[in-house]
Amino acid sequence: MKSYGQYCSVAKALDVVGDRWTLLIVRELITQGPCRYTDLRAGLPGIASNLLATRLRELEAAGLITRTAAPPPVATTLFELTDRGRQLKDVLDALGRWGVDFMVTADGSDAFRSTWFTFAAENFLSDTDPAAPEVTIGLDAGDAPVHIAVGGGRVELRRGAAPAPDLTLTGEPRLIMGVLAGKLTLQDARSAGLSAAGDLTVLARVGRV
Amino acid sequence: MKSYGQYCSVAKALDVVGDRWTLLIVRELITQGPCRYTDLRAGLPGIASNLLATRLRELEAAGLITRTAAPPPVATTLFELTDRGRQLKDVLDALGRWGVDFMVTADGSDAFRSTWFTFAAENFLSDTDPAAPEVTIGLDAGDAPVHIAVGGGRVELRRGAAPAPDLTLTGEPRLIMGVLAGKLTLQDARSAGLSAAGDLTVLARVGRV
DNA sequence: CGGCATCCTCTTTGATACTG
DNA sequence: CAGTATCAAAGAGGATGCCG
Repeated sequence: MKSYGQYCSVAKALDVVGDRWTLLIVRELITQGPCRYTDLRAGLPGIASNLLATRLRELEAAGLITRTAAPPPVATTLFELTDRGRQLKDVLDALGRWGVDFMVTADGSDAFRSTWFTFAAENFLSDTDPAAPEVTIGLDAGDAPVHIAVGGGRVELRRGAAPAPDLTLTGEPRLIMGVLAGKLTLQDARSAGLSAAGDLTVLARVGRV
Repeated sequence: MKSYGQYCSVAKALDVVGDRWTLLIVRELITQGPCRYTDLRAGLPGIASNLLATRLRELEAAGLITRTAAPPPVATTLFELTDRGRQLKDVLDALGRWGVDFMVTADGSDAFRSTWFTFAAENFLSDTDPAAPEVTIGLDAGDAPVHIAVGGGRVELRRGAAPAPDLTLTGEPRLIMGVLAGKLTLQDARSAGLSAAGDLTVLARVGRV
């Protein structure tokens, strides 16, 4: 990217991460951990292959990611965030919180990966009863399952199916999002195709920030 | 901007503010308040005029700014952030904090406006003695003067010269930044051309976050 | 003067195909 | 698997002109 040429910390930050796709690559590496090239492509539907290669080179040159040749049996290149790269989580959190409103009103034509719930869920949900025992809500939106762990005042999205979820929401991403965001009643979501199995009262445990 | 087409709050946010120059326009409106077209151009050196006009239209369509015809004697169009637009301050804060490191190492060829110190100063300085009386540090980097007000646990950058600054730093932006960031000793900065007039002990009042 | 629109060039991105 | 190569399309940058 051409530098803005401005002595301003915001402009300097955007000089490095303001390019198209760059912050979404960081999003993948933050939510997924070290990734292969192929993993990144899968998590970034729409990106052109040459552009991904270019961005990875730029991110490496900027010191935000490292490229390591994993030993057998993996035998592949792994892209991983440096500490400096991981510090961008605060930026993604801020963007994720600001962007939540757009998710509720989005139409159904978007691509979806379950890990993308991370920045929405962790930034606008909160544990309304930190002293109560931890509860988990399993989410299944057709993609790989994830679950939300709520407890100790923290809300965290984790990969994989919950071992013993208190509640499981199955259905389209928009319905799950609508219910979690409190923009959709459970009734409405159910009649639109969402299925909710388990203890429905745990929904009250996650309040909007 | 072409939408990423991803059902992710980060991607949705970037669909709206991910375009080149967009967040810097928001920066100007946050640090300066309502601006005329000409004010924006002055605060965004390097932007093409047609591009600014395009971005302003997009921001208005997205509901982040409003355009109001100011009555005489001003008799001009004023661009102003909506609440939704102002909520982007958190994003700019996060970017500003992340980008501070780049300012210390930047070369001297960048454009500079004193209000650009805002996101650097407010995000990496802190009031180390909240109970002590407020102190102000005047900054004069050749541009319009600004001053940092430190007190009550808060650090704020304000426009204009301080009425009675406890300390005044005059010199190149990088020298002022280096001293505030603690990356440059006052001696080194002075021999590089910085002048510091007043009570030097107030520098200890602003610690790095 | 303030707020653009036009025209032109150059760079970046996108889509797809191909390769060690 | 991890990229290049190629080419078309879109966007950005810069100069200038227009109109109240």
